Amino acid sequence: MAQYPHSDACPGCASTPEVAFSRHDHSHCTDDTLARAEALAQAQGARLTPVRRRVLEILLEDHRALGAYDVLQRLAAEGFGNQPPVAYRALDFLVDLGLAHRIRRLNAFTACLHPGEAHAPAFLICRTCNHVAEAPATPVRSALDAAASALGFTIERSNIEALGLCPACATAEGAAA
Amino acid sequence: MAQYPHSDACPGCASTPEVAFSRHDHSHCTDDTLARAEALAQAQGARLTPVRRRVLEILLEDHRALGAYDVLQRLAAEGFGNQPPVAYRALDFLVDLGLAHRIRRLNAFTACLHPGEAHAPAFLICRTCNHVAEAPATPVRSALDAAASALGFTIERSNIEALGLCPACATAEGAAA
DNA sequence: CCTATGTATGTTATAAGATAACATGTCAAG
DNA sequence: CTTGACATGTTATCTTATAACATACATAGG
Repeated sequence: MAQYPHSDACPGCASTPEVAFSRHDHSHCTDDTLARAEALAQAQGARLTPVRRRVLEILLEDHRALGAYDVLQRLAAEGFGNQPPVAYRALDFLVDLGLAHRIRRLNAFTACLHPGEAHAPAFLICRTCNHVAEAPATPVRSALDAAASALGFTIERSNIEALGLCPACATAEGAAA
Repeated sequence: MAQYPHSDACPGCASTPEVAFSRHDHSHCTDDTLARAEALAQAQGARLTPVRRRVLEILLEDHRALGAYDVLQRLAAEGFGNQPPVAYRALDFLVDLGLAHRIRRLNAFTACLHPGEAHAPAFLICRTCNHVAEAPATPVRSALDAAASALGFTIERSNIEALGLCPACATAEGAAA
């Protein structure tokens, strides 16, 4: 199972990213991540307030990315503020703490499944079921660093995203054709 | 000079991506690329109409990315239509033909400097001078493919973008500090 | 020559994503 | 119990992107 270079402090399903594309005990993903989020926030002197925690829970509901306005709608329905900044502020907070990631290709946000670990993930987005997996990207990242430093360029932040077909949807599409 | 795996059919400065970050005879970049664009469009049975050609010229003016509305403003000033679809249609056309790239991190577009060659480029964006370089990304791309196929995922399109400091701006910043 | 057809452009309207700026509330240290 | 830092609420606006329909334009077939 541990076929990827990945910390073993990594909770639940996080060490097996293919889980995003298949059935699994999803409570692992949520419970462990929420617990780590609390710890991480405390360690940083930041407060995981009700809105922020709730947004993280919403993002954790499944392995998809949600737009800020989707999140906002949920929040509003639950009695939180119903103006865009409410959602954006919570999302930005989570992204800053490394508890969520922004998927630029989708203008959307997804929960991070292994917060606290230094990682520059690559995202695999299935164009059919919309699931998003955080793939182990250490080799990708080094290749990118190499390409950049060959040009004298210093990378500070990067986003690596791929759109395609997850195993399940590829099978389904093959069957249909 | 030819230190990157790169076709030698590649025009002018395109084979030396670091040019984006330094002084150079920029007419190479524009003239050669425009010529190739014409050829490529013809080969595909597509028409490089005045608006489309002009948009490409505008993108080629320097190694930056321009937002659709920036392009639109230029077009409007020159007597073309002044509504968003005018710009978006031309930009989409160029992207589809591989004559331009969309930089998602910036919600902007940049001219492709080696159209016609199969390539899945990585973009290096300087956060200070806003120049964008198209880095040779073959190794990055293979690493990403490997990570994806380990999960059974099939990549169809991908975007690899990095934000940071180009050599010139890094020097300047070092001096200032 | 001309007219039918596909493609390109123009234009109106609106959807979708994001942020600036200011007012109000809350919590915990002094 | 008050002050200061941080969090939330709210208004307004800005930026980015697309849907839908109308008009023009080129060109291959009659």
